[in-house]
Formats: sequence, C-alpha cells, structure tokens
Amino acid sequence: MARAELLRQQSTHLALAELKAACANCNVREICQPAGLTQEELDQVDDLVNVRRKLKRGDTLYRAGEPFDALYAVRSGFFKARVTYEDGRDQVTGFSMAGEILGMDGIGNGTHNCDAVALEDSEVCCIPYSRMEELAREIGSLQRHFHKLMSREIVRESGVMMLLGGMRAEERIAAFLLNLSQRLSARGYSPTEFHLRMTREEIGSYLGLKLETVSRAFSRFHKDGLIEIAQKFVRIKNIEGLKQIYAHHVS
Amino acid sequence: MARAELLRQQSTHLALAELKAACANCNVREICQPAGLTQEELDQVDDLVNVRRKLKRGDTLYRAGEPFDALYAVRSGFFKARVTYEDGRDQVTGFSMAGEILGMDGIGNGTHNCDAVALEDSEVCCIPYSRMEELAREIGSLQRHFHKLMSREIVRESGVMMLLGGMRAEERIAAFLLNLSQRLSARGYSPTEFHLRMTREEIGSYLGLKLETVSRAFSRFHKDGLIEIAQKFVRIKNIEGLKQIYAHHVS
DNA sequence: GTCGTGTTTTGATATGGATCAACGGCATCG
DNA sequence: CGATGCCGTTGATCCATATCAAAACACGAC
Repeated sequence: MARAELLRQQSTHLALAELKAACANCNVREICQPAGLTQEELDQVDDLVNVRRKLKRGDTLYRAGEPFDALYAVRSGFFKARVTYEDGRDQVTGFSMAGEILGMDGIGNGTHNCDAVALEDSEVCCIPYSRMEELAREIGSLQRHFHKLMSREIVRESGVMMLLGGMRAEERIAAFLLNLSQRLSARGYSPTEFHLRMTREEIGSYLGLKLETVSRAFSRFHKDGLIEIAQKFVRIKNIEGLKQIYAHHVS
Repeated sequence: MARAELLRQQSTHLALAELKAACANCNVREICQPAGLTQEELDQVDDLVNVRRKLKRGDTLYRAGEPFDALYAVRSGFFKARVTYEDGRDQVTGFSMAGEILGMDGIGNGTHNCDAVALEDSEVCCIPYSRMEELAREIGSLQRHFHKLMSREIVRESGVMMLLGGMRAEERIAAFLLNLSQRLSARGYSPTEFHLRMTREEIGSYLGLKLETVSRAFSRFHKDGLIEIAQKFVRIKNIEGLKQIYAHHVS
C-alpha cells in the first residue's frame, strides 16, 4: 500500500473535547445507542466508539483473512462487502450505507471473511469488539440491541438467498431498487431519487446477474416508465409498478 | 392442528433427576456448553436448557410470524428452514442437523421469519431466549460462544449466496454434498455414507434449481463414478472428484 | 397382497440470461 | 483540448437450465 494511502487511512483519535458527546451528536447514533440508557451508560458507549477512520473511494476497510477486532458503524459514505475466491474472481455479498454496521461476519472465527471496500469517500466509527462484549454484559439494552443487529443481518441474507434462488432478473433488480429506496428513506434521504454508488457490474455480482442483464433491465424499466435512469442517477417514477414486478414472481 | 399432533409435540418437562447433568450427558453439548465453565456455571446452563420437545416427521417447530421466545438446539433429527411467500410458494433457506442451533433469525424483530420443519422424528432442547441473555451477561464465555454462533450463521448464509450467485448446477450440488459430508463428519457420522433427509425438490429449492436438475446431476455424478446414489442413500466414492467439480467454477 | 400417492428418473423442447461483439458517453489527465 | 480508459448500452447468438411430459419406482394404507 502506498504511503499516501496509509496516511489517509490513519485512524483519527479524537481530542477529548470532541469525544464528549461524539455519539450524542452523531446522525446515525441509533445504531450505537439503544434507547433508555442512563447518562453514565451513554458516557460508556461514547468511550467505546472513540476512534474514527476516514476512507477514500476504493480504500479497503478490512480484508478477508485479517484478524477481526472491531466492528464498524458507517457514519457517512457507502461500502461493498466482497468475497474473493481462490481463483481471483469475486462476488459482492452486500452494500452498506450510513447508519449500518459492518464486520459482524468476523466474530465467528476471529478473522474477517470478506473485504469491505469504500465505494465513495466514507467515514466509520471503530467499535473495539472486546470492549463491546464487556459493555454488552453490563448494559442489558446494549446487549439486546447488538443481538438484534446480528439477527437482522441473518434475516437480510436469507432475503438475498430468496432473491437469488427464486427470482428472475427483472424481479431481482426491482427488488434491489426497492430495497435501496427503503433503506435510504429510513435514513432520511429521498426514497425516489438517488445515486447508485456501485457499477452495473457490482449490482450484477450481488444479484447473480451479468452487467449486461442489469443494464437491459434498467433500460426496460425506463422504457416502461417505471424509472428514469441516467448513468448512476435514478428516479423512481412508479414505485407500485416496481413492486408489481417484484411480486410478479407469483405467476 | 389435530389434537393427536398437539399431544405429540407437547413439551417434555424433565424430572429433576434427569435435569441434573442433562446437558453434561448430551451428545451435542458443545453447542450449549462452551469450554471452561465452572461447576456452578454448568449448573446454570443446565437449568437454562430444561425443556425438550419431540417432533414427528413433518411437524413444525415454529412458524414464520409466531412470537420468538426461544432458541432450539437440535439433539437428534433433521430440520429444514423454509420461507413462504405471500403467494404460497416457498423456498428452503437451510437444513439443520443434530448439534446445530435453530431460531436465531427471530431475535431481530421478535417474531420468527421462517418455518422450521422436522424432516424426520427429532428432538430439540428449548433455550428460553430471555434467560439466555441474562446468563450471557453473567458468563462471559457463554456470551462469546453465542456471538460466534450467530456470526457463523451469517457466514454460512453468505456462502450460500456465493453458491446461488456464481455457480453452475453441478457445482452447487457438489458443494451441497461436500457440505453435508463435512457437517456429518464433524458430528461423528460417516462422511462418505449417509441418507438424505430431504427430497430432490427441497434440495433444489435450497440451491435455486429445479428437482429435475438435481436428479440429473446426481445421475451424472453416479455415471462418472463420483457417488453411488439409490433413492436417499448416498455414498461418496470420490471426494476429490467432487471437490474438483466444486472448484471448477474457476475455468 | 393391491391400490394410490408422492418421489424420482429420463427424454424432448423451450427460453432466459450469458456470452460475444461493437460502439457511445463521460471523466480524468497530460 | 485531445487522448485514454472505464463504464454503460445495445444487438446477435448460444447454451444451461427450466419446462413439459411420461414412465418407473418406493412406500403407506387398507
């Protein structure tokens, strides 16, 4: 890795003044701070999340095989998770946006089993895992919250399995757009207008399709008046129409 | 549900004498009992897992939508996890054998999001989740163990995503057989001879294939001398050959 | 035992998406 | 500003797997 890149990725230790209430001010704090904490507990969580890291587009947050020691809360930006085969081919297994957690796959055997790559300039909060475990033992609501996050990741993945196992190309892509829309909406962004942070190839890899198929589906949705699409810009014009396609795996 | 079935599924409260050391004698106890517990902690875990449940083939352990309140350790038998669409079609999202844990998908939102169906007569230990959380807070190694189990479920699923997203029919089926073999082996069963507990259709549903495709792949493997297969009985004759097919998604 | 039902195998055909190929657009950098 | 390279679009063709169909087989009920 080039020295410049190393510097860029250098973890940022926040000054004490910044540390105080760092989490309280964070726009994605519902991730790290379950409701109902006392002031003392809040301070403890603040201390837990005391290191941030900035990444440039293309930077790798962690790589498969590296020792696991922290979870990462995405403060801003966008990531892909990618598994690389022995033979060099890879597959995208997920996308993470601000307010989501990265790295839970590493707990099982102590090493990360995928790469996390920033798809745009991003910032994450590092959550040392051993400290997280300790704190979870002291603060019941934190523990419960953490378990829910892991469980939801399991459910998310079984949703993708259903996509991959049972749906046609256009259905997958409709589902993909609806999922993005819903997540952006939950984070306070427009559910109908957004920029895709990933390439057609990355979408295809995630959905088990080739990039040409992704492109064709977008074109078709455009032609049918369901979306506007220009490069990475998407406007959903007929969300019900998309849902019908998604639900069409009935017939 | 018929009355007879209700009776059959009735939870079994063990007598106190049986309770003592119930877990210590369990052949799958490594699931519920991480190493390094004190006697007192062992007793606590014993109390945690104090209810069992027997199921006949076809019985449902839990259904999607039901409130979640317990995890289940499979003591004996075999299960499939199945998600049902609104339209009535369903997809198998996993198989669980003795020594594995079922139900972690329910933690996230408090309700199960899939059905768990016994594919043969089975017995499970019920682990009340709220009690589990309490105990995890007291016993660090139990907490860590539990987190690992959840994380491994995430990793398992991303493995299936890779199967579904990037592999051909024969590769998927080779991977499926190798995975079964490896899990059976880890539980002390023969890695080369076993009975499939599920139908071709269920395998296909899990792997994103049609039952005919599964059948043809088995026939082909048989013809090529990789396996013997008669109905549900499988003997793996050339495990390296299977691995080559599995790895063949290279070329 | 026989019947009936569900499962598996195998063959013939159809098709959705992959693959191959060419071109156009947009951004970056000299 | 033009050159270069990545990304995206679109068309033509091919192939793996789905689909349709039928027969063989296994298993439980009676």
